[in-house]
Amino acid sequence: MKRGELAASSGCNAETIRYYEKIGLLPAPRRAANGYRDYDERHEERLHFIQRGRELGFNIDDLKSLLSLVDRNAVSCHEVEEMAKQHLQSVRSKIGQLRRMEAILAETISSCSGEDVPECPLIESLFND
Amino acid sequence: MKRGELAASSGCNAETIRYYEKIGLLPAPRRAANGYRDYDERHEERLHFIQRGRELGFNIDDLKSLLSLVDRNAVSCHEVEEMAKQHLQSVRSKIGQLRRMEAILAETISSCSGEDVPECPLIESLFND
DNA sequence: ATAAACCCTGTAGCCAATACAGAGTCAAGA
DNA sequence: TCTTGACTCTGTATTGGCTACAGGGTTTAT
Repeated sequence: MKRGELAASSGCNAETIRYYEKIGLLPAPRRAANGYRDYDERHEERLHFIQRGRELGFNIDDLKSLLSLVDRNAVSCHEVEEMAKQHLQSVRSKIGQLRRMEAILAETISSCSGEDVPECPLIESLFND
Repeated sequence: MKRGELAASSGCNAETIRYYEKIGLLPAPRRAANGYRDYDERHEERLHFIQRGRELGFNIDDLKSLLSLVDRNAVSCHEVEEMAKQHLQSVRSKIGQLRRMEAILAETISSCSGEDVPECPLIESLFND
């Protein structure tokens, strides 16, 4: 399986696949006679793991840790749970931040006259406080 | 007012102030005889505006637009409202994404045994689907 | 007088990709 | 057979929003 084929089947950008290899997240595949990368299903699975993890907001280092547990065949549910809990906490704190932003924006917008006047409550609110 | 003083009074990192000047967000202040930057209250206000805007998640280009409206003394409430609405929409979509992440993480964690077993539902769920 | 704490400039690094330049390779059609 | 286009290879640059550092000059406090 060539890089472009893996990209197409996974939906991952072809350059990103090369990047994951460079940073040691996806193992380097064997090369065909012409020098082209030749991937197998194990790469496909692993890339899928990475993509799912990224979608859930795990960063590259998190995923390296998780994958090294998998590779060492030493997945301890407890260890993984701990990482996931910490990550969940940071996701929740981001949600909290965004909700505060949302409230302020929504409130400020609702106080807009919607007309072409130069007194704008949003601008004011950014200058004041 | 020297750069370090502005940094202290605003809570902004001193290097960041220099960066905002470099990218044209904060106007270059006049220089004292020794070459040191010399800020006044207008810089202080403007930096405050920038900080509030960044806290609300506006990006640098948004803030440049908003500040250019202010500078041209041509703030039209309507224009600003439009930008804010678009931004609010993107904030809400980020919240939606994070809430989906939160739900999946929470659910997966709750299915953890919490023990030192090698079957980890989180790892499984990243591999499968 | 001297040491610490500031200020100046330019530059490099961070994350997680993405894009591009310049070269090689391969498959299909004229 | 020749050529065209689509792929692949490598290395490097760019993005956004900073932050940090090196190597110098200046000011302030002791």
